[in-house]
Amino acid sequence: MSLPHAILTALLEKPSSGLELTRRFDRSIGYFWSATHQQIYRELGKLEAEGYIRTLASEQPARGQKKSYEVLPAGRAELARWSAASQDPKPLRDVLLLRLRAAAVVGTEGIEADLRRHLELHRRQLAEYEEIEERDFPPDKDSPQDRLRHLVLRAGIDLETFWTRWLTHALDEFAELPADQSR
Amino acid sequence: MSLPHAILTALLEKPSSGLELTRRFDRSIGYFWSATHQQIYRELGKLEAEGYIRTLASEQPARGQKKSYEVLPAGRAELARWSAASQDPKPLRDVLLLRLRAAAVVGTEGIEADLRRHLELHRRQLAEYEEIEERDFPPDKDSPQDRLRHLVLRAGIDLETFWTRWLTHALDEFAELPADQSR
DNA sequence: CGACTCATGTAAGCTGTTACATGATTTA
DNA sequence: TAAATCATGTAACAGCTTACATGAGTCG
Repeated sequence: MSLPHAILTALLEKPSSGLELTRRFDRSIGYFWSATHQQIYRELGKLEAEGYIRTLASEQPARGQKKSYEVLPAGRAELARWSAASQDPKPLRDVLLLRLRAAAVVGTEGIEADLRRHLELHRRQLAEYEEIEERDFPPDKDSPQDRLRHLVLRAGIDLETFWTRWLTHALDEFAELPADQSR
Repeated sequence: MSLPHAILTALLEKPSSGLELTRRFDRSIGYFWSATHQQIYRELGKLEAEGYIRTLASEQPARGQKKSYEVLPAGRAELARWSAASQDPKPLRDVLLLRLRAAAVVGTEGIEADLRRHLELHRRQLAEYEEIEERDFPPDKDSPQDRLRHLVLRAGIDLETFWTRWLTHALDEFAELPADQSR
């Protein structure tokens, strides 16, 4: 039940159309909550039906016509409620770790190359986050809102740092492993 | 498409019934791939239909009767194939980060208590992992299989360490924030 | 025999993914 | 005017979650 609230947040930051939201999800918010345009359109319809958002004044209700939404007071209230409400952290769910566990049983052949590929991907993501940090959060220029957003970005940076370190360590371990231990 | 492979891995480690699998998912494998008993039963049915597993000799096909499964060669082959096949990492998806982003817009009131609660939960999980490490992975007693499993556990430990550190940092930031910045 | 636990399962609903459809606007 | 792109959607399906159903064995 988080996608509607992700959309409300994005719309509060700036009223947008469905496609604009999709683009913004590909950039900032999507870094920790991704969504496709189909999800977004479906959710926009629901949010409007529930009275949390409405289309902006200049309404053209035709298909293929741009339609922008803004958040209504009820939507803002719902977002505030949700943001403050206690929620349990979701248990970890990671395919790569599962694959390593499987490799411990059926053999490690072939998995090392993908570890390298993941390492490269995480390095790239880390570099991207660090660019954003440099661009958007110069030292000593922080409003309270900036500090919160910086905090969120920090989580992203630290997570990517963790993955690059762990993958490097994993590849070191593989180098020491006996050549073929696929049973 | 990872749950069937998680089950194959668990069954290779030890043939089990549905409920035994559920218990083991609550413990070891579930630490990075959780599943409910409904998911597991459904998947066991599919895996059997596909010829990847079969019920053990002592078959009692009645409802309410225990039914244990073992992996067939085709199942092992499929697991090896899947484990080696390249897969992209999934983008990060974290509700707490999303809530902080929302809080940057609608105000931080109420969220701090939940940050504290999360910190406590992650500390507990970290302690649990460290106990397992001490118990199952004594220094210098490692088969190649143990090294892989240890590597996976290490990821869990490092991730929990990241969260405890980041949450501590976040709470520090909150302490410095102006009292009520709801808007 | 009543309550509880073990064990397997069904059903409904929601979220996310993939593929496709359709109208409007721009551009070569 | 044909093709490409912008923009909004529909449909079908797979996976996960939650609630409930049912039978078998165990214990007081």
